[in-house]
Amino acid sequence: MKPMNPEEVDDQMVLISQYYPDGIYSQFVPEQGAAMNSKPRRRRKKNKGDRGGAGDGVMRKRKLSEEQVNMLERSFGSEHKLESERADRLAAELGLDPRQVAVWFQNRRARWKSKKLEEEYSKLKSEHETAVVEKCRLETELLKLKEQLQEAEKEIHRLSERWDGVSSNSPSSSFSIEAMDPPFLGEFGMEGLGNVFYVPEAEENYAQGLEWNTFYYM
DNA sequence: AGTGGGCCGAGATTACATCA
DNA sequence: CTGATGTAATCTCGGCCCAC
Repeated sequence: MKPMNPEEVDDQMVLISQYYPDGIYSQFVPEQGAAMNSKPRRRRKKNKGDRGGAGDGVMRKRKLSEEQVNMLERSFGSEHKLESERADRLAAELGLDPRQVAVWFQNRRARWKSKKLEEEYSKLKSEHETAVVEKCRLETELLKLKEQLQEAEKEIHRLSERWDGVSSNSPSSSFSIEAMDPPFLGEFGMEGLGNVFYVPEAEENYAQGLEWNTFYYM
């Protein structure tokens, strides 16, 4: 923001003093006529074509100067809340009405909150997008693992049939599960599955009890 | 305990300024 | 000139505190 030249300052003399009692704004050019002793909290009237102190001759100010805003910003930076003592002190330093300072802080808090909400929204949005990408990745991985699991299941079936065949033909056969090659479970890293899925305790039911896997398919 | 009044802050809105 | 945007000021409402 560039510094205002005198003409700009003049141009910004609008519509405040009429809402406050006389003599509040030491920096204002005194008004001529129209004593304004009424309470400030009244809906402002439209004053089109009445800017810059023309018309009724009332000099009004609206925009705060850069210096005033800077000081208010510094004060806001150190504390968002404004106790009345601080408002009075600031107002005296800035040549403003304490109510003006209070209003500025109110509006500033509103802007701050809205900005904060916007930032939080962006952050959540980006986190959501990251989570969606991760979900896709996990779903793909899950599909792959399911395929591997199905392969393992088929292999187990094959081996159990082979085992049944061998044991019925020759009960004293030296065939052992350890002799099977390759070790099919280890290949899929399934040693720890018992911690994740329910694995039936009874060894003899294991080959026939493979349905437990189907619980996993939803 | 209930009530009325004053004060304060948040949120919504209005009026005006400024700029593209 | 006009629409969009920013900001000072106002309005409304609810919560809190205090005196009665």
